[in-house]
Amino acid sequence: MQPVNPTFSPLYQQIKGLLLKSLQDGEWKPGEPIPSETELAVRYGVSQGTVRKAIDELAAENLVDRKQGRGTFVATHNEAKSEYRFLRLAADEEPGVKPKSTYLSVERVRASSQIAKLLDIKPSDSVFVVKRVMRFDTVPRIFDEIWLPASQYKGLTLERLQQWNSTLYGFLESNFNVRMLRAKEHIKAVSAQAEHATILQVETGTPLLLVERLSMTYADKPVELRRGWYLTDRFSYRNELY
Amino acid sequence: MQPVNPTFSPLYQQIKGLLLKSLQDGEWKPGEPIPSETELAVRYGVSQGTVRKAIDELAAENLVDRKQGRGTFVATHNEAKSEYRFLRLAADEEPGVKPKSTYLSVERVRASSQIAKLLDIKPSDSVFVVKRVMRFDTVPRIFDEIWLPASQYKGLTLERLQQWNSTLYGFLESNFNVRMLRAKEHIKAVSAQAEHATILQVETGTPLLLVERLSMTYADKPVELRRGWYLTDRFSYRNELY
DNA sequence: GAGTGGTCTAGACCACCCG
DNA sequence: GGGTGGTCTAGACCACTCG
Repeated sequence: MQPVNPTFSPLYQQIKGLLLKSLQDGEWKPGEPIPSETELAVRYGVSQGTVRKAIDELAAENLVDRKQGRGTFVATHNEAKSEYRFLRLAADEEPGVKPKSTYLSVERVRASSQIAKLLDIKPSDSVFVVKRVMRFDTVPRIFDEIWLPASQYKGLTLERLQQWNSTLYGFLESNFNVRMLRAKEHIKAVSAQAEHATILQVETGTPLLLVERLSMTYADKPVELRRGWYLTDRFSYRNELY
Repeated sequence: MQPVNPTFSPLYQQIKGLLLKSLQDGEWKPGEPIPSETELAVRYGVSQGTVRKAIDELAAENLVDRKQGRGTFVATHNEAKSEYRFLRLAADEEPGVKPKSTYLSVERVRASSQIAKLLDIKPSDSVFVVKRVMRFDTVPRIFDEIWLPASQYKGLTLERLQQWNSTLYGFLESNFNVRMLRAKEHIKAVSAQAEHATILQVETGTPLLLVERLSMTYADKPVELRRGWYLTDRFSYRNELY
């Protein structure tokens, strides 16, 4: 038998799409609860089990956070649980040590063709370039250079960043309504150049991890590019394979 | 209300446990189908939906492979789909290039205290040390040093490895009935020492990615430790964050 | 056509959280 | 106690694969 309907799409996927749209449109804000499963089932005219399966997938992608007995909440970078969700560097001995960020500068420049291509913007578009250092136990271990398309972050300044006392993604979420949902990283080993050696307080030529990250929001739209130079003596980048 | 049953465990989790046991005991072999959902439902005296949820989790962990219309199969490293499941190095330009392994040596030695600790064996136990090179488009890019607890890989020799023409994990699965299910990696940047520089055909001091991997089988039992030195000019280690 | 996994429903009940 | 998510069931039907 040939498939009866070659463009078949399960109901729960369509519901997931509707939920995604509401999330993207800001109908429910980060940290807030979304309507209950029974309520959504009525709204969309499907059974509760179907809504449930749609939410299951959103929860698996960390877009939403289920709490038994309380409800389902829009995921946010502004809570302890997901504070360092995207940070993979940890101490070999005491993996608990948490970093502190210091913002060095914010510049507004035109995107290079390379950066523009990755961020899917025009080379003539301007971007903010943020530089910062992350220290673990007062030792500088990460130097980040972060490109943010200016059009989405109007009014970003060094002062505002310096006043913020939580994570960058929490800042961007609260101030510019941009939520980082997933990211791709490309990792290489490089030798420390003069600038990075100075900031990380090591000799020129010290091997560093170069982590290039492209972060995306809804619909896989890229909204941040960053290059991070990691000092990996006594620390390492963690990953799990399945 | 206090919880009625403080050690509550869902039925489907218990079913999952039973399925895991059957997998571990080899009741169903890699590549073979497990019984159908309805059959398992009868066997365990639960509904098909409950079996389904258990299998859902096994599938999410890549222990099992669902194929609509055909059945559910025990995952294997010996098929194209999961051939390079654990390999994260890819070319920046043409990510499709696949590697070829050359085995250099197999030695049987006593585990150092450090290696023993990671593999959860006694320092007096012996381990095989396998060395190999992986080439992408004839260029050597990875040098691996692999420790395997001898007790689980009796009869491993260089010749047998050299005759095998697929992946190492496929070899270990087929010949020693050891299946790698998940692994943890710790990644650092280091300078190439003389041995690694020679093998990878670069200058001493070239920055390399050092990837330390601990692989586990059922019940999270460690069954392989490896250190890989990766050459990352024009290639990079890929990762996705959620 | 028979068998398998995949979807959808309706309803019951449980565990958990909060006021 | 009332609401939320989590579990479990039974049954119907759909999409896919294979002989």
